[in-house]
Amino acid sequence: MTITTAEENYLKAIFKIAEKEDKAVLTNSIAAAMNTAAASVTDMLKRLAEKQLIKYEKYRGVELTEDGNRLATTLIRKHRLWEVFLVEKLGFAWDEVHDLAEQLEHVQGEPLIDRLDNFLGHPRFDPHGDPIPDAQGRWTFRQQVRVSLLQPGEKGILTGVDDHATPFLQYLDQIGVALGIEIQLLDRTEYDQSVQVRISGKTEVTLSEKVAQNLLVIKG
Amino acid sequence: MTITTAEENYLKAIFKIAEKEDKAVLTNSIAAAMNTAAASVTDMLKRLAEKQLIKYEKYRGVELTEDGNRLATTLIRKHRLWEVFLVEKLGFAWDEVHDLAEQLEHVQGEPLIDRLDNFLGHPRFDPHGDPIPDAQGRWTFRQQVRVSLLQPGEKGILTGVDDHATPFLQYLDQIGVALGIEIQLLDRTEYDQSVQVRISGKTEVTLSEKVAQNLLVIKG
DNA sequence: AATAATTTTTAGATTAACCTAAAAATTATT
DNA sequence: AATAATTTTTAGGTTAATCTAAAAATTATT
Repeated sequence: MTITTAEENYLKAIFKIAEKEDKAVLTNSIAAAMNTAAASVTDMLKRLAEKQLIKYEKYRGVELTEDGNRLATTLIRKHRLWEVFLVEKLGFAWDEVHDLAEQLEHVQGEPLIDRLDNFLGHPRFDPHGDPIPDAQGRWTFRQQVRVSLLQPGEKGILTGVDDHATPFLQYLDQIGVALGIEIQLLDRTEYDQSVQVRISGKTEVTLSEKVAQNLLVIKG
Repeated sequence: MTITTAEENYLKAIFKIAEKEDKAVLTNSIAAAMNTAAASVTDMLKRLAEKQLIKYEKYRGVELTEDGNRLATTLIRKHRLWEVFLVEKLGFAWDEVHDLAEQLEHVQGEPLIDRLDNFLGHPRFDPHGDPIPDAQGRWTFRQQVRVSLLQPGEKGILTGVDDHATPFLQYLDQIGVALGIEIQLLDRTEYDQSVQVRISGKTEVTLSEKVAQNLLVIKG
């Protein structure tokens, strides 16, 4: 059985939606995530159900089967490994790699991804701090907290960002925020929930609530 | 204007056929090269002509336009750079990389290929000794001769192989023949045109005419 | 509970890339 | 030159992946 690029993309979208919400994944959520008409999604869901990659009940939404889950996990593994390659080896910035990885993840061949993983030194996180499942599909979990939830005085090491959009990442570059730096919360303004933080023990900046919610740190 | 993967593959096939024969490239040659029905080729030729990538005259064959030539050259550049990456960086054998490169060559993004080229140190030849056009589409030419045409006593450095098929390449591995080694022609058997050669100044082996024709050396 | 609003599916089309079979054009052979 | 053989094109279909518009099912609201 062959799985097409389009099918892979649907599986990945379903996986990612299911990750957030724990109910069945609805047609419209998928349509929104994929920028397609709901009718196209219904079409595809039938095909994926046919191939036993999802459990699909009309009007009730879908769930990945074990096979579907495995495929989606592998796809995410490939995507994130390619992102590491693009940043670490080719020198791309972290806001430039998404679209390329989106293409590279569909290149077929087990040995390729295993060798790439090896070449990169089995990285466990991608350039945005997202975990990379290993060859057996196992995830590495970390105890991360949003900067927006720190108490004044508390600090942590930046280990992830929730928003991967270019403008956000470039803004972080501009204010000197990158993975691995220390962020200490100095104060919170009650009115708009913006926070004052100290970066790397040096610069002090104010972050809007929206920005602070998108920064993930490991406390301590 | 978007160029699809299928279109790219046709352009590449046309380029490669035109390289060998200097007449117009005929529908059936393309069909043979691509393993498709002649009717499918005609279909595609119309589309490529529409997009000004080929000059097409019914029943008369085709020729690449400047745009078509540029696209085909870039595709070959991408293919061969990826092959270098797979062999040099990921440790694949030279007979394992074709299919992967065939997929990787279709990943879109100028910066990607330029950075890859840079990462690899601007290689001018791929793992089979084929030249890699530079970013401006310029080729490196070499004065190569087939081992089958050497005179007894003459020697050369192996710089290329004409057949890229796995069985041939694995046979070469087995008898210790790799790019860069020295090959000296000792004797030729008139009956079947097989040749006795000395490899790296050490081993002596007999090569069939077919094998000798597929080995390219620079004399001296 | 009936009706309104929303979501999802079905119906019917479109496009790219393929196919087979038949027709047309070109090339080779008597 | 006429006919035979070959090559190429046209005609008509198929499949995956998309679409819009209409119908059906579900959910929310009076």
